[in-house]
Amino acid sequence: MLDRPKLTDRQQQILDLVQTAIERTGAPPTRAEIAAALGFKSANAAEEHLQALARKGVIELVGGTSRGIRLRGEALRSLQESRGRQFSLPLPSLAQLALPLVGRVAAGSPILAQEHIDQTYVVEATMFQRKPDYLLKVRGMSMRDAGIMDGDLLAVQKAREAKNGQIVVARLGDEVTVK
Amino acid sequence: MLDRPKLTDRQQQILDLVQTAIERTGAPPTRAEIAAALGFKSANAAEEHLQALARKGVIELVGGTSRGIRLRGEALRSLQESRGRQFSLPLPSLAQLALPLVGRVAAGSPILAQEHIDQTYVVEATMFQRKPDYLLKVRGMSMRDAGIMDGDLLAVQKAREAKNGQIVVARLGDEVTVK
DNA sequence: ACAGCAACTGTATAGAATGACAGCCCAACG
DNA sequence: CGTTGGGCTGTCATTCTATACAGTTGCTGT
Repeated sequence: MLDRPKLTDRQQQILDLVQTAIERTGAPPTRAEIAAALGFKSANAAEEHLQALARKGVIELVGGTSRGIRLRGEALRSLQESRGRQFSLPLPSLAQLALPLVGRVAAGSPILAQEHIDQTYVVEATMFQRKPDYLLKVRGMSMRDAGIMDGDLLAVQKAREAKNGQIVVARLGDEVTVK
Repeated sequence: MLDRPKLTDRQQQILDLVQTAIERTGAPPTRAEIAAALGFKSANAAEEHLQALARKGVIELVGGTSRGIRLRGEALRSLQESRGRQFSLPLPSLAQLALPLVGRVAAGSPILAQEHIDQTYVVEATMFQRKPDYLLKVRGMSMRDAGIMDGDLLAVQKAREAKNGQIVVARLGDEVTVK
C-alpha cells in the first residue's frame, strides 16, 4: 500500500495545486495556470513537472486535450476525502482556533496557490467574527499599499456558494510576522 | 428555494452529460466533445445549449477558458453525494445596501488605491453576513486564479482595530460584470 | 399564416493550450 | 572535474476551444 513514490517539494506543490484547482474550479489547471500560480514565467516549467509526476504514476496526462490531467491512486483518494471532510470539524473552544497554514500567496499574484499543509498556527478566535478556513502566507511586497507585507499571514475563509462565491481575506497583523 | 428552472429534454441531456464527464474524466467537456457525444455535427449546437443552461442559472460559463463550465446549485450538489453541505442561508429581508465605489484595485497590485468615491452601487444585503464598507473595482486579470476577474467588484470591510487590522474582501460575483 | 422558439448545420476566427526544442543555473555525486 | 538531474526561462508550431454570425427546419401558440 505504501508504494508511494517520493516526490520533490516542487512536485508535491504542483500536485497539491492540481488538487486544489479541481476542488475549487471543477477542472484541472492548464500549464499556464500552474505557472502563474507558482510564479513561473514559463509554462514549460509546469509541463516538465507534470511529466515528472506522470512518470512517477501520481497523475496521468491525457494528451492532446486541454486540462488533460487526471489524478491517480493516492492523489485521487485524498481529493475525495477532502470533499467529504467539509464541516465535520467541531468548532473549537472560544479561546483559540487551530488553523492550517496551507501555502503561500505571492502577493499580487494568483491567490490560493497550493494547498499543501505546512503547519498549524493557533490564533485567537476573537480576531474573527467568522471562522476562517486556513492561513496563507504572503510572499512579496506588491500589496504593500494595502498594508500587507511580506511574511504576513492571511486568514482565508472560503465560501463556495456558487451564486456569489465570496473570498474573504482577513489580514492577521504582524504578531506572527515571519522574517 | 425550489425555483428550479425547467429544462428542455435536450438541455437536461446536456446537463447530465456535463455531470457525467466531470465524474468520469475529472473535467467538464468541451463543446466539441458534447457535440460528438450527442451526435451533433456542429459544436455550436452544444454552445447554444450551454448558454441556455447558463441563462437558466443551472451552470456557469467561465468564458475565455477551455472547459469553463461550472455546475451551480442543484446540479453541483447532486454531483457531490459524499459531501454533507451546510448552507446557512438566513434568507432574511431582501434589504438592499447602497455602497460607494471608492476606487479601483489593480488586481495583484496595491489594494486600496484611492478613496475617491466614484459612484454608488446597490447590492443585495443577503450577500453578506457583515456589511461591507465600500466597493473596489478590479482592474486586470492577475488574480484570475482566485476567481477574481477584471471588472469584478470587491466589497471591502475595513475593521481598523489597530491591533489586528483586518481587511475583509468579499468578491461580488459577476452580476455587476463590467465589460 | 406568421412569429417565436428549440434545435440544429456550416463557417470562421481569435485566443487558449499542448508539447517540443534549446539553453542556463546550481547542487549532488562518483 | 565532468556529469547528471531538478528547476527554470524563452520561443514556437500545432492543435484545441470558445464563441460569434448566418442560415435551416419543425413545432407551437395566436
